Amino acid sequence: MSSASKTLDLLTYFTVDRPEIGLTRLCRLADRDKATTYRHLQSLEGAGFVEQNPLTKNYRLGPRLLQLAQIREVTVPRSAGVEAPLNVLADATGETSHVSVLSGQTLYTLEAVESPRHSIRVIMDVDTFPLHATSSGHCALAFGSPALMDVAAGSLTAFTETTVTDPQDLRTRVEVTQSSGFARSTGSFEDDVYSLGVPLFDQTGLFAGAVSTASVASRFTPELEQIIKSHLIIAARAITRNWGGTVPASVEAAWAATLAQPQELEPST
Amino acid sequence: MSSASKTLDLLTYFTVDRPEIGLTRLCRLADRDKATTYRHLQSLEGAGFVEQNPLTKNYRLGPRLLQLAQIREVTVPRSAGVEAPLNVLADATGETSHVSVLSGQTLYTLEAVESPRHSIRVIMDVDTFPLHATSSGHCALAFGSPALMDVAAGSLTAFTETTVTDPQDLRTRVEVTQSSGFARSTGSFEDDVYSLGVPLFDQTGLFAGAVSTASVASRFTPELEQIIKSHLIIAARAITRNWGGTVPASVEAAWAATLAQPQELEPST
DNA sequence: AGTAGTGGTTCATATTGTGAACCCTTGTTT
DNA sequence: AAACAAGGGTTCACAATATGAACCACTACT
Repeated sequence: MSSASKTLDLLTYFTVDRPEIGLTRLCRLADRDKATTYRHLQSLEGAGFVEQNPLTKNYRLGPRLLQLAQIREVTVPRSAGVEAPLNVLADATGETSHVSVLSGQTLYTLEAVESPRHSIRVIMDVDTFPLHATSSGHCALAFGSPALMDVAAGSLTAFTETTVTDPQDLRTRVEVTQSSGFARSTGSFEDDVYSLGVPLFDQTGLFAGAVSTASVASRFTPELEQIIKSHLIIAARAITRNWGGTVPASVEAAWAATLAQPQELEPST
Repeated sequence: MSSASKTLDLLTYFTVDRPEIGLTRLCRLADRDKATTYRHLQSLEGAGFVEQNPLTKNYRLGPRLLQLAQIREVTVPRSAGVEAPLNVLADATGETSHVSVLSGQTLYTLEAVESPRHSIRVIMDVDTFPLHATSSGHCALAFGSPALMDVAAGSLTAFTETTVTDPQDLRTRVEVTQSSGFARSTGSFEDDVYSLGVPLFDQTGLFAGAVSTASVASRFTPELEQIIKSHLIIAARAITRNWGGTVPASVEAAWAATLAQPQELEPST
């Protein structure tokens, strides 16, 4: 491991719960020598990545990060971090995949890719997603601001025969999404389109969008569903990471629990 | 220079005007060997501080910065970066010094410190500053959003006999502040209180607040004014830096020009 | 006065970083 | 199509740099 990597690694120990760390404490956390850690901190401080609280002598993240983050934010569009994972998802599942972002109270399409594997496939031709009728929408309701539920409940347009139009029914389904980590739509927006989606998060730690797949209903077997789910998780982690966020532990746990379920049918060791 | 410092130094070459840099180009910019630079970039990429544009192979700032900046922002209050420079300012000038921050269309006191040097001194007992009558306010008008001028022009309360109450007069004075880099108030808010102020900027690159001194009028000699001005600049640079900003070149130039003026009376080489 | 905690420093040791020269790929010129 | 240039990435002998045990200085508590 290079010295530079070790130096940068020190920054991982600063979190919102532990914003200031003393030299000795950081040594223990990183399991490194004091002299080494001190020199590394000097380098970081010189570059403005950490600064020392003049009172406590503890170290904390420095102002330089604000500058660089600003440049990144202004400079790299959200879509840049979406393309690669979305292609992988479409490739691995063979299904049309897309990412939507929440802006205000609306979910907009950020990017969509179709897999060429099947000649019959779902074409994405919408650019905003109704919250109550799509898997991305359900992700927003389940993991976004509670205020979104009021917005959704206010316009329960029936797109198909299976569209959820009862507020209480919607609430129940959103609860399932919360506890499973996956949103599921079986023809509720367009007939014969089954969709699975998972939430995305950005650097604020809040819900920022969703990634989902849309399959033609006739192809949607339990086996495919398993494959899609596992690849949705991979995509969600990658995109969330690229947006400066981390997948909340509760969501990771929900995913793990959901994916473990089918295996329970097999005899365990 | 440590390897870690050299590695971190690479990040300085990324700006809003130059968001993506190729390996060879970065070598030329940093004047370093290609292999070295490549390894440094690998370290940075491993930590998420840079990422590679998969199409162009150019490097750009990475998502990790967003996370860390978020932690810094949530964790370190603005006031933390103000205390030390403000104490230095009060110490060096012997005058009451304070920092105000712009929130919406209002300037609030963030922190004030009195110098114990003189027994007669200005006590700061306000917590919002009228834009038209204080040096901090003039900084906001000169370097903040143009919309502030409309707000200010809408309530030109006369606090003293010298308070500017004519909109056109105010505009002229703000122009002087813009071109000199310094705001000056001679008893316009409180009688016998002369004040000098300079603008502060944050990571967005916009006006974020002001740092200023308040002197009793009888003490305010041209010599003191020079001393205050030079120390205001030092404080403004330090605070701006700590807020993740940089002093705009135009402001730096204005300061340099203003400070150079008295020397012009001396014969030049 | 003693103890245990902190941040910071030293110096011999050896791990690590370094850069000239290399390869490979792509796109352009002749 | 052959030659060329320019970019990213890699190699390996060499040397600079990082490392950590032991150290100092300071503070707070016993």
